[in-house]
Amino acid sequence: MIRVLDIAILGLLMDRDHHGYEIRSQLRDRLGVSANVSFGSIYPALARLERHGSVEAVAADVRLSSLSTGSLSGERAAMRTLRSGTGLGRRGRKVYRITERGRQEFVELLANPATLDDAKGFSLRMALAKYLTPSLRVGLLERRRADLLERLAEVRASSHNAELDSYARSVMEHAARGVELDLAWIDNLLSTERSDTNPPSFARDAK
Amino acid sequence: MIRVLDIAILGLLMDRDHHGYEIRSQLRDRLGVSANVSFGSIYPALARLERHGSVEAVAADVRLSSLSTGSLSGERAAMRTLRSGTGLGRRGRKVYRITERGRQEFVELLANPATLDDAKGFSLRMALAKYLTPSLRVGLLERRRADLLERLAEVRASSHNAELDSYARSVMEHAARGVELDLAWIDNLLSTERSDTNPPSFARDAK
DNA sequence: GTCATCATGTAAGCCGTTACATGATTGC
DNA sequence: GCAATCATGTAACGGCTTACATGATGAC
Repeated sequence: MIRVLDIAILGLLMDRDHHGYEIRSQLRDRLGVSANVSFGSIYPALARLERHGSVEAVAADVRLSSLSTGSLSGERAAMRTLRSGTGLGRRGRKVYRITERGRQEFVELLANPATLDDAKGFSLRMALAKYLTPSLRVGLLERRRADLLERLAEVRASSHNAELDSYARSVMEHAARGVELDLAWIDNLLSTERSDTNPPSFARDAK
Repeated sequence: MIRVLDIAILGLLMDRDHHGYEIRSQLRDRLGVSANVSFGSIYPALARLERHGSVEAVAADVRLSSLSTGSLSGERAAMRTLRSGTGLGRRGRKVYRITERGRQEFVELLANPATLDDAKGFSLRMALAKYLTPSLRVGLLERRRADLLERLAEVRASSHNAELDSYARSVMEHAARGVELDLAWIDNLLSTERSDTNPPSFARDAK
C-alpha cells in the first residue's frame, strides 16, 4: 500500500498544485528521477490518491509552468471556469491539490523506515528532505550510511576474488568507487546537518 | 523474450556448470548484481532455458564449489548416479550445462543493442565482456558513453535550476558526480581496449 | 486545416518478489 | 534427533510499461 510513486507525487504537491502530465517532467527535473515514469503509472496513482482523500482536484490555476520565472503577471483570468462538476479546468487539464490528510501521510511516508532505502528510494527522499525535521533527516542519512558500509564490504570482497577476469574485476572496483562516492556525499550531508543544528532547539528549514 | 536474467545465467554457465541455488550467489559475487535475485525468478528461468534448448540438466559433478581453489582431488567419485531419468545428481541438486545453441544465443544477446543499457544492464554486460570480440566491446562502451553524456547534460541542467532547495540540488549535483565517475571509467576502459588492440589483427582475450 | 504537443485515461502483459510447500544433508 | 542450511519448485500478487483510445490547443 506504500508506493514510492505516491511519495514522489505528494512531495511535488507539497510545493504547489500540479496536473498529471506535468508531474512526469517534474519528477525528472525536481526530484531527479532518472527514467521517465509512464503516464500509465501516474494517472492511476493520482486517481488512487484522490479516492483515498490525500489529494483533490481543483479548478485549474492559470499556467505559469513552462518558461518565465513566475514573477510576470499573476493570474491572467479565471477563464471559462470548470467544464463539468469535477476539477477539469480550461483545456481539460485536471489539477490536483494535496489535502491536509495528504500532508500528514506524506511526512509519515517520507520518514518511514519501512519502505527500505535502495539508491533510488533514498535519493528521492533526500530530494524531499526539506520537509523533514533535522532529527529525521539525520536518521535517514545514518540508515543509508549503514547500508552503504555493508554494501562496500561486499563489493570489496568481491573485487578481491582471484578468479575474476579483468573485466569483471573492473566492474567490481568501479562499483566500490561508486559506493565510496555515495558515502562521501552522505558524510558531507551529515556534517552539514550537524553543524546547522548547533543553534539552540528550534528547527530550521532548508533555504 | 530477451530477459536480462537469461543473459546472466548463460554467462555464468559459459564458465562452468552450475545448479540453481548456486547461481544466486554467483550473480552477486562474480557478476556484481547488487540485490539478491529471488529463487522464484531463477528456477523458472532455468526451466524456460532448458525447454528452449539453451541449457541441459547433467549429472552432478562432485562439488568443488565452496572453498579449496579447485586444484585438490579431481572427481571424487561418480556417486550413486542419477535418481530419475532427468539430471538429478546426489543430494537432489540439479546441475545445468549450457548447450551449443545456448552459447550462440548468449553472445548474440550480450552484444545485442536491443536490450538497452541502463546502469545494471551495462555493468552486467561489462562483467561478461571477456566473451565479446574487441570490436563488440568497443561498440558497447561507446553506446554507453553516449547515453551517459546525455544523462550528464540532463542532470547538470537540473542542478542549475534556481528553484531547487539545497537538498534537491545536492541530490542533482551528486547524481552528476556519479555520472562523471561512470564516464571516467568508460573512457579508461576504452583507452585500454584501444591500446590492447594495437598488435596486428588477431583477437585477444581477457587475462 | 493539419500537425505537433499537450492532456487524460484504460487494458494487457511482463517481470519480479513474497509466500507457500517440500525435502535432503550436515553439524552438534 | 534436531536445527540450520542447502536445494527445488509453484502460485499469488504487485507495480510498472506498452499499447491503445480519445480529444483539445496552438503554431504555421
